Amino acid sequence: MARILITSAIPYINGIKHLGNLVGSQLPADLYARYNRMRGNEVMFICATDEHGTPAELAAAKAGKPVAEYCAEMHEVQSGIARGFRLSFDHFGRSSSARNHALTQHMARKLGENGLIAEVVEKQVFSVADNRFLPDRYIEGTCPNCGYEKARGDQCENCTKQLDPTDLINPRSAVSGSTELEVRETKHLYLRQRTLKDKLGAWIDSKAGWPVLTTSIAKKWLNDGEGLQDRGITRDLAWGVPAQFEGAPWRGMEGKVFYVWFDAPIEYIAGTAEWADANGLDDAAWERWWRTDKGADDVTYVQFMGKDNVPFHTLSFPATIIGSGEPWKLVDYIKSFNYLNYDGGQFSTSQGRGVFMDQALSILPADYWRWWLLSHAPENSDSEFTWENFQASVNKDLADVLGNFVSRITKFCRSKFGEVVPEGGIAGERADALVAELETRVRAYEGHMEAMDVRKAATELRAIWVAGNEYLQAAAPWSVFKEDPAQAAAMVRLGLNLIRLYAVLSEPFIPDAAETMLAALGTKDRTWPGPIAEALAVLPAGHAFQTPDVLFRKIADEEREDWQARFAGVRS
RNA sequence: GGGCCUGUAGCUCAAUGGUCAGAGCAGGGCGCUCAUAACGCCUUGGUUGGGGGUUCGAGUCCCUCCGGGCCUACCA
Repeated sequence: MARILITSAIPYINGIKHLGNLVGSQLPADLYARYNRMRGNEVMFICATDEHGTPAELAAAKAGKPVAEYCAEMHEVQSGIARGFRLSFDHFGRSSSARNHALTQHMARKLGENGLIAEVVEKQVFSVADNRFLPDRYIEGTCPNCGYEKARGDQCENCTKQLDPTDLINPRSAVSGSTELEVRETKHLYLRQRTLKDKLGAWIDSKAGWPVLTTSIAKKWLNDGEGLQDRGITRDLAWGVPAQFEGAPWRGMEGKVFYVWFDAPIEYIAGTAEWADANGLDDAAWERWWRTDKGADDVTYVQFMGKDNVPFHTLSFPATIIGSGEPWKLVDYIKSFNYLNYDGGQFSTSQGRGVFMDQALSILPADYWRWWLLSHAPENSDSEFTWENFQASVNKDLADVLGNFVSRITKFCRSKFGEVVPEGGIAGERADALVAELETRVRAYEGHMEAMDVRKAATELRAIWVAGNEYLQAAAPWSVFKEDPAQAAAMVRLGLNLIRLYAVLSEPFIPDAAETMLAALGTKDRTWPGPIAEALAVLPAGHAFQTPDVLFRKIADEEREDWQARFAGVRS
């Protein structure tokens, strides 16, 4: 039994995520976690909310709440939505947890002791009215290049020129609009990533099987221009992990916190510790996932994320791990995703464009979304959500191919034999051909799931569903029944067992439907199929079942048009 | 500006340099009647973005041009 550690990039606390965020990290991670559990592997699946940073402080202020309270509330909201999508985290933690505070400070101290932290005094823009230092993007002004009046301090959105905040004409705070800005000196801690460049490069080079998207981004950052740069890991904020603490090998950092991209990945580890705490377990329980000196040497660690997160996971976080000098588990495989676009443009959290997770669940159950998103996952390039495509895929794949298959078998059986697996007869040669086909397809499906080829796995799963309809059509038990009821019984018995097999195979994609199918069949047998002939003999003659309701309803044209109109604008 | 990804049927996507470039959906025809007006079978549809090159052989490798997208270190 393999041990698989899975983490999804942790969603930022500020607001509800859209479907593009979901399909880029949490959902495929869940697919992989569910698959491995079904295969009998020991899985630890960790996610969390990323709670620190300027946007959280500002959002809390806007909501008129203390930031801790705001984050606690938003964590509950995101947690509820995650449950709604059936994201099967073993723990959904918080980067603001006591565990993460302690571990982040521990890592920083180790890095300091190993000479990998530099103290740097730099100049930053301070807003007197806001009483805070402003990140570059929170400074607005007129672009010196093109004259655009709402250019940001990091880049002009209009002419795309890279800017420095001091380049802006008539700079003002994007938070308050105040023009009372000063350049002040402030001291920060830098992670000396340059020192680790060769080690990181060798480590990346050893990962030949990683997606091109992952390694190309990593190598660009490693080698472009002057190569990997040292990185500031602290900020002048109140909300976060304090950078000055007992045992810290530096002084004068009071009132400063670690930057989110230092503490957020550490939350993967801290989140596992939170899991142990929540389950009344000791430290050994989580350390066996993360410490190679305490049992984690046989763990396979896989991370899921959108492409924007790749630099932090290929370089910054590994720099922290390696630089600590302690035997923490490094990631074995990074599965990264491109972006999902929405109807001709980008999903946008800041502009409220697209479909957000809570809205999606208010329209249709999780399985509909899970199936579409996963079967269209942006693995090789950006992909696009359109309502027409969504409607067509859901109706055809889920309602017609799978749902109707379940329906036709169970209803035919009920009318001819009653709600019980019928006995007698031999299914015949067509059944043998079906078994042979499924043998090939199921093994291919396993291969795709293990390789995390999400689209290919979905395509194969659909073909497995289709095979059932093909068999049924060719075998035609409704005709056979007239002359040879016993053979028809054998065919139906096979069909009912196919439903169970489909439930098991489909569980990672559509867990609720899988549950409904198994419940209707009156079985709890979720055994992953070995030889297909055996898997299709699990439900014995005489086993009672109940004909289920419609498994997936179809999306009507009017509904689609209604949703299309409703989500055409921006979220209010 | 630099880097990376991408362009294949009306749509969404496949194809270790090697049969005639394949699937699903949509379209057309036929069959079936168990089923959610479903299912199955057959079928139409391509100058693989343009141009050049390497090769016995190029969707695949190289060059170039055109289009789309992302990243570019203080959004997270």
